[in-house]
Amino acid sequence: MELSATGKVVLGMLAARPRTGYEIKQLVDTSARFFWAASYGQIYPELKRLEDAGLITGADASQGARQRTVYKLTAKGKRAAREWIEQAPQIFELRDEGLLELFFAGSIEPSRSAEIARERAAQARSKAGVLRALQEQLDEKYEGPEASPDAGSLTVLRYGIESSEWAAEWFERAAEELERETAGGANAGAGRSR
Amino acid sequence: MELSATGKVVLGMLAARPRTGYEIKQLVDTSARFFWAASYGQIYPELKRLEDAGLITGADASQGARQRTVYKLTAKGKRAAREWIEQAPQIFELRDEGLLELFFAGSIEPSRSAEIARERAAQARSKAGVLRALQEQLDEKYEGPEASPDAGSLTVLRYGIESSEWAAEWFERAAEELERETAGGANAGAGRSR
DNA sequence: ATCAGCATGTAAATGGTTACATGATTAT
DNA sequence: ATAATCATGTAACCATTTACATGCTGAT
Repeated sequence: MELSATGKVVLGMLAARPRTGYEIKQLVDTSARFFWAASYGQIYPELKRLEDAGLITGADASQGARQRTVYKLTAKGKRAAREWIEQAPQIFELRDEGLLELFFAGSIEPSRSAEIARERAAQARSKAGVLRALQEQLDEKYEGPEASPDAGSLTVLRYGIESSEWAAEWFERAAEELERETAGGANAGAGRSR
Repeated sequence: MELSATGKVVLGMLAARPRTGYEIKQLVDTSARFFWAASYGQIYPELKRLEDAGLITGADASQGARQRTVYKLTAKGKRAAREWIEQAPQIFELRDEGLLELFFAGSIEPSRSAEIARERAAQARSKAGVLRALQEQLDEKYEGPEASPDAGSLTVLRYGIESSEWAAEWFERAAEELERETAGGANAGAGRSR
């Protein structure tokens, strides 16, 4: 049984407790969206596939006439989740259009490189802000003795915040350097042509 | 004329100088692959599309019987590239299966969280190594007065190296913290159930 | 002669987003 | 009454990967 990436997300979300497809989508949007996204068009079909494969079961939990299905892991599903976590020879892909832009700026419009770096810095800072707000929200919510989110997901959130802050500072410095190079008329750094 | 992400990569690669589809693929693999990937199945059809749209032109450059087409930007293509660089209200998506794993580890197999963080650290370190090797290669290649790669792409490479190194250290520290929490029998940190 | 690397492409499958369609319930 | 939110789903489209198919050229 090969688990797709979306399958992993769904299984992972159900590992903490049973949920509806709608709840999974909300959770992805409010907690995993900075490193993973998923749309309804993926989640609902995936729930069906996982149920057919016997990894989850759905129970009707309609409220009056409003249809509602709550899914939970089966024993087989729990095993599948544990297997995923145990092996995981993860190949990981990064796709970042901002870096793409900076990468090519030099050969398309060199004078804008610094500006683009500065935009990246602003973006990283705003991302850090959003994530910090999210963290504060969680802190408030789980102040008491209630079960808080697990250590792993809090770690990921902290990583998001701190790496964004680091990136903001880095790009700010890079922008300054690029500015000096571009402003300095001729070749400030290594031999540049054009 | 909406430029697809692959279209941007191709246009960007041709902005520096004319190239064949094969060369574009090699370049993507050796320079952009840590933040953007592209396969032949995307590149060749995209070259056709861009030519049909009048942004690039291909000239036959066969070597004997070996078919070969070198593409370059047209005036319109240069304009399109500049426009892309100028506006760019980039939405950027990150997809990182490693973070996904760590995120869910707590509710699936809490005892493995630290280990996963350690794996992430090792991975980041190895990525930094690969990129550093790439940078040294570039340094050697462009020691003389020849035109070196532009400042933007070098900046991106440095970002790749330094952010990977930062991430390696971060995850190493996170692993230690997670270890302490898990090892400490009961609730070391905030109220955890289960 | 053989193999690595250059070079171009296509087909099928998979993965993912967007937009649409539908309707119930709850808060204002 | 009306709007926001809960809830489920599908269809069309776009993006991407993988595997295949073909053949030349240059080095050993």
